[in-house]
Amino acid sequence: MLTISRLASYAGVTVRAVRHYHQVGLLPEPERDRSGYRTYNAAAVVRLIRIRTLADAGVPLARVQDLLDADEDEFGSAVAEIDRRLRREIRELQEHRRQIAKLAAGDSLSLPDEVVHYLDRMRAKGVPEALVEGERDGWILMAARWPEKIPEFMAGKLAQLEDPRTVRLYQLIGDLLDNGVDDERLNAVADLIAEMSEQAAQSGELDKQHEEMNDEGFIALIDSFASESHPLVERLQELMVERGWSGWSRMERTGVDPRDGRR
Amino acid sequence: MLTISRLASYAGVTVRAVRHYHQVGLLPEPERDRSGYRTYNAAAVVRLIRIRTLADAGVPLARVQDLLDADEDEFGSAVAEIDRRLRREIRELQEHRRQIAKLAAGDSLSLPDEVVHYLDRMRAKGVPEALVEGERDGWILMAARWPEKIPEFMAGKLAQLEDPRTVRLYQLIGDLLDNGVDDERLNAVADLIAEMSEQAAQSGELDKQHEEMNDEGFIALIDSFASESHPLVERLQELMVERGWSGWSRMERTGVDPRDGRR
DNA sequence: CTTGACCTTGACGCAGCGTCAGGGTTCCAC
DNA sequence: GTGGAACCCTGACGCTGCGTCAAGGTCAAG
Repeated sequence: MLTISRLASYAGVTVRAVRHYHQVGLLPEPERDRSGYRTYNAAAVVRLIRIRTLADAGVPLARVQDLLDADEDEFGSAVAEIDRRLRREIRELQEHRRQIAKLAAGDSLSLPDEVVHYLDRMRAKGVPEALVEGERDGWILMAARWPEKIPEFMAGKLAQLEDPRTVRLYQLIGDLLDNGVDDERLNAVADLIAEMSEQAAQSGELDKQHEEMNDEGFIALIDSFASESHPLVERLQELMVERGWSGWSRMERTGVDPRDGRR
Repeated sequence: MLTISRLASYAGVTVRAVRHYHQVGLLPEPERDRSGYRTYNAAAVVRLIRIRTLADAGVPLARVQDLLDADEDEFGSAVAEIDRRLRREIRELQEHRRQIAKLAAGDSLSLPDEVVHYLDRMRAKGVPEALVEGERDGWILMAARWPEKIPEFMAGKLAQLEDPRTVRLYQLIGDLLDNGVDDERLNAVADLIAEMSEQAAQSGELDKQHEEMNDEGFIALIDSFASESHPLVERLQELMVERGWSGWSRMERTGVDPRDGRR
């Protein structure tokens, strides 16, 4: 007769595991000796080894019982199902590996490739890092809301980056961030934004943006995100209102609904 | 300002997950409105998306915090470590797949290939299935105790199976199991076992067994397993004692230690 | 008689939430 | 203003397969 620890060691499992199998009814509770110790026989070893064999093959304990007394057909289909589960889990883990490999590559934390490329272009153009990070966070939000439109958005942004005024705008703002805010340069920035907005309105660009980014609440969220990020942005938004423009990530003439020209 | 469900839907997670992240300190608790509702801003969306990005890549929540504010080097080495873990888990699952594939093949439940082959040979020789199953369970135990010696054991058993008396012995026992026990045939079986044991002793086979299966307690366990499996085996063991033999899976002259010829 | 190695039951811990239960709140329609 | 639907809140258990104390009783050796 065996004690629980000898049983466990013959089967290559821990004592705790054996007691667990008792608890879940996988292994029947054996007789006890006069001091309450469990006493096992060889049949228990065989059963325990069978349990471990299945468990080691990835069979959930809840299914081990069924499998142990399944006929050949049931066993076969059960095994096939377990194999499907294992394959799925392997696929998921491999997908995880791909994901973290991308993360290791850098900025791509939560960002589609197009955005990463755009941010790299910004840096190449000499846009200050603080602004790039602001853009990045904004695009994390955009990509969460309109993942399928990101390539189109990015194409537009890349084109915009070819306009020297865009780069100058970023550099002016970066300068304000670094060297403190003064009204003169602030107004110059606001004028520049107004000029570019005007042009975007003329070209129909703003209308297109309104169509594509058709979620007032979400746009408001992003704009608030921008203004919360730095008081400078809040000041600029006020100056823009003076110039007849509201909004930030999607500019809009004050008091005028761009879709029909009326209030 | 966002409610928890809008925050969750922007980030593509469940409300419960958001609350969980609050609980484990991954996402700071935001302000509450006057009725106690949590009110989020866009920064929370960004943070939440970042958390999910890492979690989706298989990063344990407990490490997400560190990774979010790690510098490039730390991030790289952390990612490398996580990738190692993922690879290990994939390997383990693939090992599981191999295991259950073997299980699907049949008898191999907990048995080394050599034993499976031996059992197949037994069946081919016409040994009754009940006896084959008895052998199988016995060898499950043996393989657990002496996995490295199984090839050697099986070579011996295969050779033994070529002796026509061995096959006849199994068939006689099978006959007794099927048609009920009578003393005459029982004695014939015992005589046969005695004869073969005698020969094994002469050839030094028994001494070799004693060397290789050097664990009295374990042998006693297996023998008790045999005798518990059917009263017939118990009767036979008694008859063998009358003929000067004790044991079962490893025969031994009564009262004589085979290692030195003395008591 | 004392160790040290076993044995017993009971209960918490882990990872990442899902899923009630048992409430309050907000908002919209009638 | 009054339902009802759709939210929000906290608290707590459940799942998987044991690991790991805690607080005792038992057994074998020296």
